[in-house]
Parts: sequence; structure tokens; C-alpha cells
Amino acid sequence: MIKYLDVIKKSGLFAGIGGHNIASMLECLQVREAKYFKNERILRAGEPAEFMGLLLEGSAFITQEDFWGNRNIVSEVIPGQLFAEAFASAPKTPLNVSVIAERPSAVLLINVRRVLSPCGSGCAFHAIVIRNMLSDLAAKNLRLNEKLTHMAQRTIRKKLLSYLSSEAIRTGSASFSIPYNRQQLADYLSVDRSALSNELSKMRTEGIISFEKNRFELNGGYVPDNGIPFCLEPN
Amino acid sequence: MIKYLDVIKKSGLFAGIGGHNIASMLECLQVREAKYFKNERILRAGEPAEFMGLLLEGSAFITQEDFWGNRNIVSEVIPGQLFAEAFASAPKTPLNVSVIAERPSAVLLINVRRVLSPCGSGCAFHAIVIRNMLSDLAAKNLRLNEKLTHMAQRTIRKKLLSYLSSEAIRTGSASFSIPYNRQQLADYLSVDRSALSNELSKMRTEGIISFEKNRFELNGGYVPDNGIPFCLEPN
DNA sequence: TTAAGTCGGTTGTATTTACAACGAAACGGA
DNA sequence: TCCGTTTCGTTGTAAATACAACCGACTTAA
Repeated sequence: MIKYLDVIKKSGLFAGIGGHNIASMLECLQVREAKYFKNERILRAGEPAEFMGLLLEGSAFITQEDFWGNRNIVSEVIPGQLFAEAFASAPKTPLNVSVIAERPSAVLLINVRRVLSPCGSGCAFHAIVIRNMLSDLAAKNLRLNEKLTHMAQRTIRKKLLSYLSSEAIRTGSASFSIPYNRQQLADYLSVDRSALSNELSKMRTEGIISFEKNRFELNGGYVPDNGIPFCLEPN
Repeated sequence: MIKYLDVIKKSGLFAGIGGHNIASMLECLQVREAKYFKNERILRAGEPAEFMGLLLEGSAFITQEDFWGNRNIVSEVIPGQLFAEAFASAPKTPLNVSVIAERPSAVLLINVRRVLSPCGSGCAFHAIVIRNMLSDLAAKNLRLNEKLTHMAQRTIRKKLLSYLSSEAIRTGSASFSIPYNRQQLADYLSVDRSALSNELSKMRTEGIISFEKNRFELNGGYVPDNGIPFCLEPN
């Protein structure tokens, strides 16, 4: 635990809590630490969700899988981030996602009940942690909304442009890297990989974008003042 | 306000706060009330999100629209429910959805800052309201996840079966009503209405489902023990 | 070095979808 | 009642997609 104190201190969940208070806070919350191999399952869809996780080291994917193993990457988790807090915060709701270690990872498992039920004694930081969870959930909400925006587009090209332009806007540059390889991007947008690859090639041929590996650049497109991403073309 | 006290009392946001405390709580939060006509915009995408809303009367749709007016219904709001709380809880984030009154509606507008910054004085209920917002956001998160599950399906038929089976499971019956008409359902699943209508007809012909207007029944399908909705067929 | 595996691009085909157009039924005023 | 509107189903066509198969470049381990 001590090894990861720095990650914990900088995590959104414990933001605003002085470093010297964290140790007692962790004890009060009765957290426990666990380690996972690459591709090992951290949480399994279908299980009851008693714990939320705080990733300490490594990286993980939130995924949905249907009966035949079609995988849909909901998002990536990096150190300092929470996961499964929505399920843990809404009791009686079993997980409908799995969390899988993308690399060897360390995780802090936190029982949400311990967070929500204030301990009368020492730690006056429950309120802060709860407030942090609130902004975390709000941010996640917005990210899910953003993904929905992309997936609601009717064609692969529009899905791609919706996603790429939002990444460009987020990074504030027409040139940026994405955290996915082709298969992962296809999973994220829920489309066929080869079809996606094909569409990317067409778009490059047409001069709309250029890319190499996971680095993309959006060429020239117009950026209207109305805030609508410049990538959405009339047809 | 008094007119809607009952709705407010029963709302998730104010759950656990005694009826006689609510009036002072509302004052402390400096809420304000507003009324809207049918199809009037309650909140407009692009605007900064200072307020979250609590629907008092009527009903509303959370929608996303692209540049050409293609509409995507994210969800429906009914009295007692919160909306736009995620945007309001994550400041500096402009709305990327619009909220539109489906019918003549009354709304309580709440400044989230007033909720998050505890007033030193009388009302000791801020903590409860914050905790309520937390479970609300968690539940919304799960709903978005569920919608993503449906939209991730690659064909209209699978999208439909994913949605319908989840509704069947939710209501605990193979026969149930849905809150959408055809166009709205198509918007929700982000597919073409006529294609959806066509697919529904095929499925009825094949005996998979039966329906009339917005009442559906899932016929016979097998329900395995593994929790996977019976509607997902091997092909 | 070889062999196996991963990754990304390409192609062809069958399937699925969007889109446009139309018509019937139901509904709601005037 | 009449007329306009909404809702939903149907059809045909063009477009987009999934799917399978294959190839070359690159990486990794034996």
C-alpha cells in the first residue's frame, strides 16, 4: 500500500485530503489491495458488485461481452482512476461489464458501504470522498454520453469523424494519438475492424485525414463557430 | 412550489429528508421554478450548465441532435427525476444534450454549487442530498451502460432483441409496454424507423415476438440459466 | 534463422441498412 | 362530418456493412 501512496494521493477519489490523513482514511475504509496478471479478470460480469476499484498500477479495460464473445470496450482505466463505482453505488445491481487487466496491475478494492456510512469517530473526510465520487460519476456520465454520440452516427465514417474530432478538440490539436489499436477502436465504436480500416483508407485517399499507426491528423476541415465538430459533413 | 411539494418530497433527490424540512431546504438551495410548453426547449445543447433540473410535472426527453437535426433520444424524464445533473456537477462542461418538454411541464431548477457548498447555518441535510445525487448518478450511469449494450449490437434485430429482452427482464414478464412509439424507439436505438418497423414485422412473422402498438410480447424463447437474455440467438 | 503470432490493409460477396415514397388506419379539431 | 395530422407498415433501390479470406510488415521466442 505504501508503495502506491503517491498514486492514491493524486487520485481523484482522495483529492483534497492531506497526504498525512490518507493512511488513517484508508484504514477507516478498510480497503484491500490486489494484484492481477495481464489479461486476468479483475471483476467479472454477472457477479454482485460489492467493491469499487481504484487502479494503482498497470491498466485495464472495461468491456462488455455478449454470448459469443463479441467484445465491446467501454473505456480504458489508467492508474488513479476508479472503476465499477456505479454498480457498487447502486446496490443489488450485478455487474454487466467485466474489468480486465490490460497489463500487470495493482488495484485498491474499496467497499462503498464503508464510504457512504460515516464513521462517527476520527475521520471527517467522508464528505470529501463522497463529493469526489460525485464528480467522478458525473465525469463518467459525460464520457458515456460522448461515446453514445459517436455510436449514434449512422455510418462508420461519421462514427470515426465524430470520435476523431472529439479527440482533436479534447487535445486541442489537429494532430493527436489515440489509446486504441485498430481492433480496439473497432470494438469501441462497435464496428467491424476491416470495414473500419477500409473506411480510414478511403478517408486518407480523399485527403480528409492522415494517420500512421495510432497517430492521427485531421486535415483542413472547416471549424464553424457554432461548436459543432468540423468533421460532420452534410453528406 | 407548494403545489408540487408532494412531487419534491417523493423525489430521489430529497429522499430521506422529512417533509417539514424540505421547505427550508429549498430556500437554502435557492431553487427556482419554471414552466414550459409542449416541445419547448428546457435546456439547449451548447449552453453552459449551471443548473440541474428536477421535473415537477409533465415529461421531457433528453436528446442529442447532430448538425442536420438527426435526433437521438437518450432517455425520457418523468416527474420526480433529475436531469442535467452530470453537466452541472462537472463545471466548465457545456451541455451536449438538449432537454425538450414532451408535454407541458414544470421544472425545479437547482444550482449545484448551492448543493455542494455546505451552508454553515441551519440545514444539516446537504450531506443527504449529495448522497442522493450520488445514487442518482450511479443509476444513470447504469442506464447509459444498458443503452450502450443495445446499440453495440450489430444488426437492428439484435438491437431490438437486446432492448426488448431487457425490458422483459426489468418488468419481470414476457408481456410489457414500452414508453416509445416507433419513431422514438428508432431514435433510441439510433436506427431508421422504417427499417425498424420492417424488422419488427419479420420477427412477428417468424413467431419470435408479437406486438400491438407499444405493447410487446416475447414468445417462447429459451431462457438459459446463465443470465444472458434469451433473445440473443447464435446467429 | 526459423517459426509463430500480431497487426493493419485489401478485396469480394452476401447481408443489412438507410432512404424515399406511398398508403392505410387512427386521431383530433373545426 | 370533413380535413389535416400522426402513426405505422410496406416496398424498392442504392448504399453501407459484416464477414471471410488473404497478404505483407513487424515482433517475439525458440
